[in-house]
Parts: sequence; C-alpha cells; structure tokens
Amino acid sequence: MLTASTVSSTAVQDLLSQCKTFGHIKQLHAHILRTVSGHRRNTFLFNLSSSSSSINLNYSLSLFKSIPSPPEPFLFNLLLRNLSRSDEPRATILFYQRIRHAGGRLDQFKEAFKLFEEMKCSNVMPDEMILCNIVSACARSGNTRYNSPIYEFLKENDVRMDAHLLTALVTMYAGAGCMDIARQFYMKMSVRSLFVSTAMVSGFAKARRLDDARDIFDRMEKKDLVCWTTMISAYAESDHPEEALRVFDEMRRYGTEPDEIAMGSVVSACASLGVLEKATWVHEYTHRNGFESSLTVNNALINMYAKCGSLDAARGVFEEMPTKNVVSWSSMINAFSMHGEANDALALFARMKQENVEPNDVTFVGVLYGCSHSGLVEEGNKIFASMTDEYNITPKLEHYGCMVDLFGRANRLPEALEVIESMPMAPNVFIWGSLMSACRVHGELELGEFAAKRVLELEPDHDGALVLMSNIYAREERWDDVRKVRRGMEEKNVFKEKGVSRIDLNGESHEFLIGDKRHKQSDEISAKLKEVVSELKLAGCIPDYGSVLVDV
DNA sequence: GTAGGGTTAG
Repeated sequence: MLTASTVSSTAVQDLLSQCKTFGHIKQLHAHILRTVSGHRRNTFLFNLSSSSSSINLNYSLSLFKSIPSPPEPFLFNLLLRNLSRSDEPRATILFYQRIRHAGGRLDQFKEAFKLFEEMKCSNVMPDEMILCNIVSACARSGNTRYNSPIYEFLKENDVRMDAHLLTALVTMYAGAGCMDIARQFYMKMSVRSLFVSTAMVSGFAKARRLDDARDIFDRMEKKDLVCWTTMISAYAESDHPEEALRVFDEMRRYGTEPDEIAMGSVVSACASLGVLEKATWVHEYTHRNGFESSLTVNNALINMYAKCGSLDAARGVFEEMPTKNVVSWSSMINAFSMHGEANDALALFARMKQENVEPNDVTFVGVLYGCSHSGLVEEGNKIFASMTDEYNITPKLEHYGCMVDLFGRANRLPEALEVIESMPMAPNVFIWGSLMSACRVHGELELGEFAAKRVLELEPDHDGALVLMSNIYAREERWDDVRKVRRGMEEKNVFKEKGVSRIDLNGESHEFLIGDKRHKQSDEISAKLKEVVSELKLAGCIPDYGSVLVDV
C-alpha cells in the first residue's frame, strides 16, 4: 500500500482515504512514525485516529492517546463526529460527559476517556452536526439520565436549533417518555417531517396519552404506512381495539395497504377485542392478502385465537406454520396455559427442547403461568430453578410473580412470602397483590393485611387492597377502621372496579355485570347458575364470597 | 448530518 518515500499532506490524506482494514491502519501508523516528526506527525496521527474510529475504536483511541500535545478543537470535533456515528452510543455520551465534567461512569472505555480530560483545557465546542449526533446517540442509548445534561449544555452555549437538531431532540425526549418537553421542541419546528410527527404519536401512545397522540396524528398532512401502524397499535395496546380497527379501515380507504407489521397490530387488536367472529374474519383477511406465511402475523394469530377462546384454532395456526420461532412456541405454550391446559403446555415445552429451539424469558413466563394456574407446584418449582441452572436466564420480576402465584394459589403462603423475600429486586404492586389475593382466598387475614399494606404503600388508591382492608376490619368488628377506609375511598372516588364478562354468540354480544338483571334471559340464567353452584357444592366446592364488597 | 411502526409475557 505504501510506496512514497517522502510524505506530503495530500499523500497521507490519500492513504487515509484508502484505509479500509485494520491492517492498513497499522501500516500507515508505522509509516507516519518512521517518516514524519513534530507538529505534522501529531496532525497525521490525529487524522489516522479519526478515520480508524469506525474500523477499530480501541485502536483509534490509543492512537489518540499517543499524541503528545493536545490537538486543535477542529481535530477533536473530527474524532467526536466519527465516534458519534459509531454503533456505540455510549462512547459518544461518555465522551460528551468528559467534555463537561471529569466525573461520570467509566467502564470499558475507562482508559480511553482519561485522555478526554484534556479536551476541557482545549476549549472545544462541538459543532451543530456533532451535537445532533450526540443527541441521537443519546436517544439510541435509551438511558434517560443523559437527557438533561445535554439539553443544559445546548442552552448554556446558546446553540442554534435547526430542524435536524430539533428532530433529534424530539426523538430523544419522546423515546424517553418525556412528552411535554418533546412537545415544546416539536412546536418550535416550522416544518415537521413524517418521522418527527410519528415519533410524537408513538411517544404519546407509550405514555398512554391517546388523545394527544390522536391530535398529532389528525393534524398530519401526509400519512404513510408507518404512522398509520403507530396509531393502530397505540389503540390496540391501550385496550381500544374497536378504535384500532376503525383506523385500520380508514387507512385502507385512503388506499394504503398493510404490511406484515401493520397486519400484526390489527390481529393483536382483534385479540384484545376477544370476539371470535372478528378473529375468523381477520384470519381470512390475512390469507386473502398474502400473509399466510408471515411469521409475525401467524404468531399474532395464535395469541388472538387463544384470547378469543378457540384453543383449537390457535393450535391449527401453530401446526400449519411453515417456519416457527421462539415467539411462536411461547405463544402456543401460553395459549395452553391460559386455557388451564398445563400438561399440554409442558409437553409443548418439551417438544420445543427436542427441536432445539432455545426458550427465552417470555417462554418461561408462559410455562410458569400454566403451572401456577393448574396447581403443578413441584413442576413449576423445578422449571423455575432450571432457568438459572440450565438455561442461564436470570429470572425477572414476572417470573418471581409467577412463583408467588404458584405457592399462593396452592395455599403454601409461607413459601410465597419466601419467594418475595428472596427477590433481588424490589417487589411491585403485582407481586404484593398476588400474595394478597392468595391470602384472601385462603382466609389468611394476618398476612393478607400485611400484603395489602404493602400494596397501599405503592399504590394508595388500589381498590382491591382497600376493599380487603375494609373486609378484614369488618371481620374483626373494628367498625371505626372500616368507616375510615370506606370514607377514604369515597373521598378519593375509589370504587371497586366492576368486572364485566361478555360472550358473543351468533354475532350478538351479551354482557353481564355483578347484580345485573338487564339480560332478557336473566331469570333463566340465574336459575341455571344456582343449579350449577349446588352441584359444585355437592362435589365439595365451596364458593368464595370473600371478595364481594359488603355495603356497610 | 437528523429520524418513525410490529408479533409472545407483564
């Protein structure tokens, strides 16, 4: 590669632009050391460091370190630009921190960032393009803790906010869920791209602010498939499946046809709708439109059929799939678990193993969920242990939740409590809530009160915990306490959320609420229910009225 | 130079 014996600046620049491999870099490095000295050597080394940062970051940094005198700000910028384009957003962010402070977390980049200290002395100001890259690198890192220092830096230095920088800022804040700040920047923009508007819609959707999301969406002059999909999945995930399907219809009226991602969201909307007729309709739709082999769509269909009550149809989709991935297996396992078929779930888990499909953490949630709902305590316990022993998967909060449920449902409450105490993370409302429900079902008032109090610490208006507390006090005839809890609930407008059950028969929807006589066959249904309950009693089952809120 | 969506669980 190297032929010139005398090295001019342009020759080195030429050679630099030819550096495509690590070997080239090392060759050129050696050449510069042999043939150039003084200030020019420093400049060449710096250029080499910059252009090698995309090939070998560590080497680039050690090159940088070897430069004896601090380079000019321009050169710092060059390196920073290359760094910020690399796939390692953390490098940029830590680098950025180095510019401002000596502190900050140093791990694998520790060595590299020692030298960035020098930048503080060299009075460097990253240019706008680089700042834009830094902000976007920060967004990609997904760590919100860098947001405000970067913004403060922009403010302190009175950086001009152009469309690029604003887009990057909106994306960063929207991605971090800071929607009010994101909106401030969004409003400053005179021209708003599809990208930045979609980022806003998506951010509001994730923050469960659907009206704000819809507002941005409705004001968009142009809409493409991605932003339609964002709006559809926003409704689907926020339990507004009807609205999701309405937006889907509107999209097609506009002449936009779905791809498999959009289709997956639509299927998912039908899953939360829970209506089998709609499910079969969407299934046929996917076939008519060429999605019959789509992994994503088929995975969503398995889940949809399971949630619409048709385990057979779910199994049908699963078995027919030309290719399956871990999501397909997990979805089918969960489908069995959901329907109380833990043995089928376990059998499928075993088959998955035979076919050498590696389970992931979600797979285990499905398996454990099945075990807990079918009372397979020992089996579930073994599987939980195998996560760490065999599969090298660290149990998450959800898995501990399943274990609390597993022991709790089986009336093995001390062990359920042990699980909570052994957790490496702080238990959340669902964990304590699970223990609380188990205590309620099994009449363990003392532990139940303890669990309910933990729930209320985390969520003071938790309806279930307040009702349980009031019922526990009522049982102990502590009427003052009962009144206190009840009055508190009234003042804060907390009501036990009423569970509605719905069944769709022949295209007609039938809804039932507690104490509800609206249905035209209400009397017949009640009579049949009584009959079933008395048969259950004969078979040894005792109905549980413990959770019914008694009006005091 | 910037930059947007999805399927399993919870």
